[in-house]
Amino acid sequence: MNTTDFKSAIHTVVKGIPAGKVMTYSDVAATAGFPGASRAVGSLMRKNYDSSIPCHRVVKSDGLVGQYNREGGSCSKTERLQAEGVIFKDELQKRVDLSISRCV
DNA sequence: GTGTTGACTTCGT
DNA sequence: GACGAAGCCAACA
Repeated sequence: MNTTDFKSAIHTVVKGIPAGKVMTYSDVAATAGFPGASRAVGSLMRKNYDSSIPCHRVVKSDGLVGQYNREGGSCSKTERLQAEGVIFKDELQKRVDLSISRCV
């Protein structure tokens, strides 16, 4: 397998997520052509996240924002999503309403 | 080249 | 509904 192809695919999918929308790790992996590689997506983001890649728009399948290895951590990630218009269903604003804010 | 780890997912108990 | 184990793929030691 060509690792560059995997990274490029993931990058392309994540960059394709519009503001106010989110995608799950599973969705990103599947859309990139690697269904089940949800962990690989997270690992790739963690080590090789790019400024052009809105990794904060990638959340877990439950809607939880998950982790964020950038400034502010998951807190900043959540706030940024709200600023973009993402709807949060949880009172603590830790869970995204996938039925509304999920990228289609 | 092999083994372990990691921002996860999903099934089974 | 909650907990545990297995599996996906790539990067690092």
